[in-house]
Amino acid sequence: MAAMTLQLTSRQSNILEFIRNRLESGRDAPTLEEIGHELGIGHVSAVLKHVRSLEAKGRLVIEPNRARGIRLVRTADPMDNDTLELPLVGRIAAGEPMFSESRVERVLRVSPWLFRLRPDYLVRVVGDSMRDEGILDQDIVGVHATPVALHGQVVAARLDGDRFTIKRLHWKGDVIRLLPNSPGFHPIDPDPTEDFAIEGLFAGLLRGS
Amino acid sequence: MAAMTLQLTSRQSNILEFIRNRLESGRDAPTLEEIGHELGIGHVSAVLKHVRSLEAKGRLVIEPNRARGIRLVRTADPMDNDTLELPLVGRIAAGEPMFSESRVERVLRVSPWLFRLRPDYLVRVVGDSMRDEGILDQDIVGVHATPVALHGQVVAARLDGDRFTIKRLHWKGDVIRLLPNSPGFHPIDPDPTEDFAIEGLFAGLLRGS
DNA sequence: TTTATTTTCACCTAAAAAGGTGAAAACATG
DNA sequence: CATGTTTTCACCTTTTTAGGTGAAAATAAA
Repeated sequence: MAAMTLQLTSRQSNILEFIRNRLESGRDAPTLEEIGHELGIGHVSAVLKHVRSLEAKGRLVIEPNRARGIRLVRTADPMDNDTLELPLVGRIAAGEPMFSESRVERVLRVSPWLFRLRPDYLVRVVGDSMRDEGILDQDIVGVHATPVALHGQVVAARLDGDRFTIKRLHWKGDVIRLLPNSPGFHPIDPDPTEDFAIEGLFAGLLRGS
Repeated sequence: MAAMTLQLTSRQSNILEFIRNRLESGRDAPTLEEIGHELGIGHVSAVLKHVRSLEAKGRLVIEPNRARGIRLVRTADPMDNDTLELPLVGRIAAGEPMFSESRVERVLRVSPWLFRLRPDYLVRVVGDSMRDEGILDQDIVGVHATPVALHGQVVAARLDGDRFTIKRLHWKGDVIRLLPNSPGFHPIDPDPTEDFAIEGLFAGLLRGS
């Protein structure tokens, strides 16, 4: 069995892009000849092979023997088009403003549909203290910046000004100080031993390997 | 004169990522042999060709005859030019060559630097059998398509044609065991006569929230 | 200086991607 | 039905990708 990649070649993405534009502007799907003419391919037979590849990769469906019978498997969601650019922030020095240039290690681009709660930035997790939540050492977590959190939510917090922690918020035991700016949120007793500030809510996780 | 695509192949992208990680962690650039060993390429000559391709595509420079003489080229725009488009595939149909029946539900765009091993497609995890590996129900895992896996690696495998699982692989002589690595789940001993196929290696994880 | 590491080369194989020719089949519509 | 459009097919070529063998050249180290 051929271990085919689902990755599109550049020719294939160009063709898919052309078809997508056609369909999104309300017109019928293009014929093989039209695709070939647009992309500078001189024979429909070559175009057909590309389109068949795209079908094999699950991106479109060909209605057999039907003129202009190409349909996309999934009409592009507006969400699919734009890309979120999330800064991966490194060490936090005490007192520094949150997004000073020096802190941004890299920028990760990712489709926004992945997240229910939109992250504002990414932090790399150090340590296995959140293993029970499926968050491992070296994972990258997305943080939705907000000082307000509810009991039971997973929050990104800063300890002693420079260490990031991911913790599940508990009203009693463990931890923690919560700064309740909104009515209906109960304050949490601060832990006197640690300087603890909530940076935001856990909004997603990315693991490299 | 052929119009070369500038777009990296899967192999090239992996190699570039490996080199980049090496250099960014402060160490010297890898030798050809080291690259080959990491990626499972058995001869430096094959590696050299990939590296030459990357040079032709402007991603790195080779200092001639110098050991560990690979230098990365900083691209003009700080943003990574290339964004990976990873299809999230739905159910895997029984028996068939994998992609003829697969449905691409959505396409996720993500920066390639996130992954050590480049995923070819994404699958949503059902069930908590890999909880100890930090893989939870409804997580999205990246799969690097390859039929070859080593003892101890986390693989995406297909049992009976249609049951898709993420498990840690254990060879015991000839016997293959798939260990769920969570208490309460039993190891799977696939019948060698029945359809058992390794789809690929675990290459990353994405969690929405 | 000898030895071991590492790069580089010439020369192979095989598969996938890209393109093409020419004709047959299917369809749409006057 | 006849005709033009469009899809589909069987059979070609070429380039790129991916891998390999075995040896020579260049370099680094002992």
